[in-house]
Order: sequence, then C-alpha cells, then structure tokens
Amino acid sequence: MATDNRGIPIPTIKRFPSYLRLLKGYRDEGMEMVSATMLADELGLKPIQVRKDISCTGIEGKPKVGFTVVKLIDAIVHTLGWDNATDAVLIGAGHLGSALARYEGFESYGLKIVAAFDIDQQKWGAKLGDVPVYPLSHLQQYLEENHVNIGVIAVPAVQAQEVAEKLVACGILAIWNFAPKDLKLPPRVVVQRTDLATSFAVLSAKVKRKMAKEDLLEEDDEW
Amino acid sequence: MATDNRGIPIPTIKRFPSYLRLLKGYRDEGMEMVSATMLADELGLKPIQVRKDISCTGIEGKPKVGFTVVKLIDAIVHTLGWDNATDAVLIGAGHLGSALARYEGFESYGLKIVAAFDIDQQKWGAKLGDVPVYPLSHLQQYLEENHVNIGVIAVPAVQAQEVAEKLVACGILAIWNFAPKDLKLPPRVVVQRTDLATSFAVLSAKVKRKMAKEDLLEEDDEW
DNA sequence: TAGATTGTTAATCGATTAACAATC
DNA sequence: TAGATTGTTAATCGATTAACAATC
Repeated sequence: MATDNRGIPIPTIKRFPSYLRLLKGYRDEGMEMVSATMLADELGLKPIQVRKDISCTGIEGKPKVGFTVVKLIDAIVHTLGWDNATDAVLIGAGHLGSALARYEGFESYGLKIVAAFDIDQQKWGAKLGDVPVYPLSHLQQYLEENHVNIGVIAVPAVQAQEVAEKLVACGILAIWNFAPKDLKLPPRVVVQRTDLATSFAVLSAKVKRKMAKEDLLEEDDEW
Repeated sequence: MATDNRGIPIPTIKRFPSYLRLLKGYRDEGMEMVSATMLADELGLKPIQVRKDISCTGIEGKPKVGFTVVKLIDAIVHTLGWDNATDAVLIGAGHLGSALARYEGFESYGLKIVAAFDIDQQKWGAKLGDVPVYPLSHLQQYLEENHVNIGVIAVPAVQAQEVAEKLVACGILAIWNFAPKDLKLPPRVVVQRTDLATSFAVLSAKVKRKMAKEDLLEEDDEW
C-alpha cells in the first residue's frame, strides 16, 4: 500500500483539484518542472503549504528545481483515486440533474454517469447529453444488473431521504447529494453534500465581515 | 454592533444552513422549543458542538428546556446576513446557469438573481424562470444603472477569469464562482467557489479510505 | 560556488471536545 | 426535588506556519 490516503487531511484533499487543473495547463504548455513556490503564487497559497500537500502524494522534488509536472499529476490523480473510473447513477433529471449529466469535467475525475432516473413520465426515454433517462421504478433492477458504486441525488429536498434509502437498499456505497437536505443514513455509506446554501452562507459571512471591517475603518477615520 | 460575525468560525457558518432547515421544519410543525441535543441527534453532530455554534448567534437558552425555535431561526438568519436581500447578476445561461436561475431556494437566503448575461445570441431575450437573459455586452451598462453587489459566474472555465475581471471593474463586491477555475482577483473582492471537483475529491477520498479500511479488516480476519 | 528550493521537525493557531458548575 | 440541559473554562486534537538543515 504505497500511497493510501488515510491520514491525508481533508483540506489538503480539497486543494488537490486546484493543483491538478494548474498542472495540466502547465503540461499542455510543455512545461516539465514546477516549483511549489510557483503553484502557491498562482493559487494564493503559501509555498510551505503546497510543499506539505505535495508530500502527501509521496512525490519527491529536487531542491532548486522543483517537481516533475507529469509525475505530480499522476501522483495526485492516483492519491484521489481518480485513475479508476467509477460508474454513477443520477436520480432526478430536472434542471440541476440535467446540468450534471451534461457536465464534461467528470470524465477527468474518473466519474461516469451511466444512467438517470426520474419519476416524471415525460422525461423517460429522453437523453441528457449521452445519459439515458429511465423511470425511477426501474432503478432497483438497473442496479441489480449493473455494477454501480455511486448515486448522485438531484431531486427536490422532500424526496431526497427516500431516494437515498432506496439507493442504499440497492447496495450503493457512496452518495453525492445535491438536494438541500441532510440525509440520515447508516455510517457505512459515504455521503458527500454539495449544498448551495452552505456555500452561499460562507460568501454571506465573508461579505458581512468585510462590510463590518470597512465600517470600522471609516469610524477610525473620523476619530 | 450587537451580533456582528467577525470571529465566528467558518465551520460554524457552514453548519448554520442545516440548523436553519431543520428549525424551519420544526416551526412549521408548530414546535416552540428545541434542545441542542435534539438538533445534534438529527444532524449527526455532538450536542456540545451545536451549543457552541448557537452561542455564536448570541441567543440564550433555558436549561432543561432548550431554545425558542423562532428566536433561533431569526438569530441564525441575522447572523448570516440573510435578512437583507441582495441582488445578484448571473453570467452564463447554459445548463448550470439555467438551473441556478430557476433555483427557488435562494429566496430564503436573501439572494435574488435579477438578470442573466450570455455571449450566445440565441439566448438573448429568453427567460430562465423569471430571470431575463441579456447580451453580455450590456453587462456594464446594467451594473451602472442597477445596484448589484454579487456576481454569479457559470461560464466555461476558460472564460471565467475574464468575466470575473469585468465584474470587478464594474464594482461588484463579491463573486460566487461555479466555473472550475481558480480566479486571481484583488483581495478586496470576496470570492466563493462552488467547485464540483473539490466536492467530488472529498467523496473519492472518503470512498478510498473506506475501501482501504475494509481491505485491512479482511486482512485481519485472515490472521 | 551561491542561492533557491526541498523536506523535516517544532511552534503556533484555531476548532473540537471534555469537564463541570449553574439552572429551570 | 431530581435530572436534563445550558454555558463556560480548560484540555485535546489537527492543520497551518515557522525555522532550518540538506541539497542540487
């Protein structure tokens, strides 16, 4: 087990995709080596943090020179587990589901949405990009016949829990939940939320903080 | 400045929307009081953490009884700054942009998307839900004539930086970026990313970790 | 060589968790 | 009252940052 990722901090995991995007750009430009300093500069991080993150991949660099771009790409991809493609089903073929199904970036993450399911009869038989839409009632059968590890939930909040339980009952290992609802599921199931409310809350808080600081500065000016 | 939010930890901010959803449900069911224990239980958190989070809002509870549901809702909404509606423009009327424009949950966050802009001529004049789509070339004029604080970016990665710079030049204070690209902007601009890659990276890492643990357990069994 | 960069070890910082007195 | 729950203070845990020797 040369590069397992137990113990890699979540914040580091979250920075990996940014490194990856940058590194792929460098590779496409023909750049062979890159230093932590350069990456840090480009992403607004501190060099020491980039070095720490990189060290989690097990890759070693050369003092004064830096790291081999393609080696680093491979190492990050492998550390994230993105070198093994994983099939996923999408539940919910509304606007968000449709956007997800058509999103082409998933390919480079090793994620492949193989089928979508919806309760709305009008959507059955349609295609979202390359992804066929089936009746939700066919989900169980589909999962019995196809090996799929991940379920992507893009249904309204009120239906999310029920859909999640159905997925779990069918043996799904991990759920990526886009519904604005916190799911209660057995701990063996991996759940990842992508929640607009959460993201916007952080934005709101930062804006409010910034406003407060500016008000404070103005006060200071008057003194 | 009774309840400014400087010093409220970001992880706490991120949990607020989950509390809010739960509390609104309780309110609608007619529940008047709620304990930290109950919230924790429902969300899979520890009671102590919920109490710490709640204390950041300035709300006080009653021992043995808990907190007043509606008071708590108001306090969280106010702490997030969601009691003041903020206008936003959306750049990019593709599938994702369309899904965002039609998303009805934003209303309860105090976010209102007032207009969308796109370079694609075919989209001009259309409406995404209630949101009109204008030519991107009209952005500057629109922002001069309307007071808008937030820009939502839902364009392809290659165009994101350029669009962001245009928004900043027009005086936008904060940017919510859905493009898979790290923006380089002056520090005075608040930037929040909602990045599918980042979210999926965490999911992948958790799955990989889980697999490794299971493999390990199997090994243990054999010994 | 000189100097930039790596990698490691230690210090700092911030969030979570524990302990416990106060209280309804 | 007894016991559940709050709120505060202190301890723990984990990530970031600093310091610095090693190295190309």
